[in-house]
Amino acid sequence: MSFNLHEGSIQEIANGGSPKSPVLQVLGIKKIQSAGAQGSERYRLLLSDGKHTQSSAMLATQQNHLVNSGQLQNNCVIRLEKYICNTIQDNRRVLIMLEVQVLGNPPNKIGNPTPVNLAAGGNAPAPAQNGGAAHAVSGGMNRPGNQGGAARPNQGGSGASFYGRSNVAASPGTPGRGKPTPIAGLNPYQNRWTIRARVTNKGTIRTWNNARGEGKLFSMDLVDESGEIRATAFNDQCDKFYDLIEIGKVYFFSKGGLKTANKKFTSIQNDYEMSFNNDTTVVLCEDEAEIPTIQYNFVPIEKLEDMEPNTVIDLIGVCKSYGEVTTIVTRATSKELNKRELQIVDMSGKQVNFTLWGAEADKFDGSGSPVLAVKGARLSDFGGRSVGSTFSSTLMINPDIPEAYQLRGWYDKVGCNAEAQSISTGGGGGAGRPTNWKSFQQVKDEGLGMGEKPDYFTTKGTIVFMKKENSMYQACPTQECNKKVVDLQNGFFSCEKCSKEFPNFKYRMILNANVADYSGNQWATCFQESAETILGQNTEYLGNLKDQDDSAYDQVFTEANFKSYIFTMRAKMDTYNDESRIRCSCVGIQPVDFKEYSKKLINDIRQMAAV
DNA sequence: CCCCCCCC
Repeated sequence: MSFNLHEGSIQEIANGGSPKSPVLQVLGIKKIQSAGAQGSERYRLLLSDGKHTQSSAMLATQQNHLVNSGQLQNNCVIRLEKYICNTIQDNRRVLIMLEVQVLGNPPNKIGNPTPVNLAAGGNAPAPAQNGGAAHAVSGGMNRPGNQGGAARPNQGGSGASFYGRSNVAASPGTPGRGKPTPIAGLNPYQNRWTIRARVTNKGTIRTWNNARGEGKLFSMDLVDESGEIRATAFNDQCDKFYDLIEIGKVYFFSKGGLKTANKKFTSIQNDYEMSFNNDTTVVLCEDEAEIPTIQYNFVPIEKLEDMEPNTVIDLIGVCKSYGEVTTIVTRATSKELNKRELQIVDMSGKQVNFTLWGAEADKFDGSGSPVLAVKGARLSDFGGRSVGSTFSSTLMINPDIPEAYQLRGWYDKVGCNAEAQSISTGGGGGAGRPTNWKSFQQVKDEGLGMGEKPDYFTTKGTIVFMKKENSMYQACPTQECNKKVVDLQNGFFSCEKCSKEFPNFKYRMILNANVADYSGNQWATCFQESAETILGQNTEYLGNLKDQDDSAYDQVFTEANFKSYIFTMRAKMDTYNDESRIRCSCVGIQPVDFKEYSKKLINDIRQMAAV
């Protein structure tokens, strides 16, 4: 197979032209890793048209997968379907490869290309003031036909309305005059530029007050065909632009500071971040169909296990199950905060716990197993690995993207019937789905609870006996304190912990129950909530019953016996009178969901059959 | 110039 490279196209591009879909050969691929930042890799390519080479070609980050997957390698012949040419200082032109089709991989270099000579053309235009003589990107206001390689309709500032400074329309580099610079071409060494970008996320206004001063700000994520960037408006700019900027809309952004991005806080694929300054203008662009929406770099759930905790990632998966909203109190500010735990699965067959916070937790509806896509989620090492949304995450339910449709199809056919393997262990117990299934015999055989830290396991068990005596105690009536009180026999009860005497007490439960599963049985300590579940009554009612109607109280225990539940237990070694044994306390108890449990059993059988 | 990201 032979390839016809489009000889002369590289010179044409160097001269400011935009040949349509040039066929070129890749003679080199160099990975540029910036500032130790993870996930911000970029590839610089050496391109040849058989006659000339062009060394300053950058692959748009959305195309990185072509290199990472091995599809695009040295000597590959490609068709450059979409590209942008951006002039930087010294008239040097940087080619950004937006869309690449790999045509084949011949064994050798074709022809004897030499580096393209910028001066040789003699007719290289002076760089446009906005730094982007980007024929390929825009027909521009003064260029009715789109002769560029990138097949995009005319756009420019049609229908644009102006915000920001009143003289904005007259200043250079605005939509009326220039052509947008691609986001991928932004750098700190140029300050006269205009980008045309969609706002894919916008944060709330936050204030800060630290050693370096105080102020307020809001941040946003911007996307165009070439890439994405995070931008922040501080103080005056914060006030000026906050209301004007709307998520989903496209704007021309002109001028602003660029500094190295700190990847610790974002999954945005750009080495730089933009901050608005006094010269920044923002102009709405109503002709926006060609500007892409949010860009993702999804990490499969199985890969999360190998990643560093606290990395900011993009995650997509099906919400297989979800918990109720619960309230926690933050340690730092003692504020109440709602949260909700979701179990997310993907086609890697793995599952991870995902935490939603605040309003996102309140309004989440997990019915129908929706696909959840999150940009900028934070990986945590809690319970092995888990993921949570942050202040700057973008959450999408059933987004209109191919990955979501693929997941939907997979889940409805396969995923819904399979038991996914969770990379998040129960950790605190009842929170997540039970995953570490162990029979009581396995607990013994495998020595669970023998280590420094307790082990958690889940089994389906049946209550076979309960110690009725001492299952209730008189506790301090204070809300937070559950300490056992001493009956002073004078109508008062003394709490050691609170150093106080009370005229009353509240009942609390510690129920010792013997639980049997198919392999054996085990004594387990069941505290308040799990004891209430087992006995089917609340503690206050039971306490009164115990005091007033002993036979009715007995009856509650009789009826509670021989009922089955899914128990999550905490196992820990305990030494008493020189005798060591495993103690179990119940940290989670759920009714048996027979459909769900059957799935687990079927899966177990499959695994046995496979051996 | 922020960067808080919570709880088990």
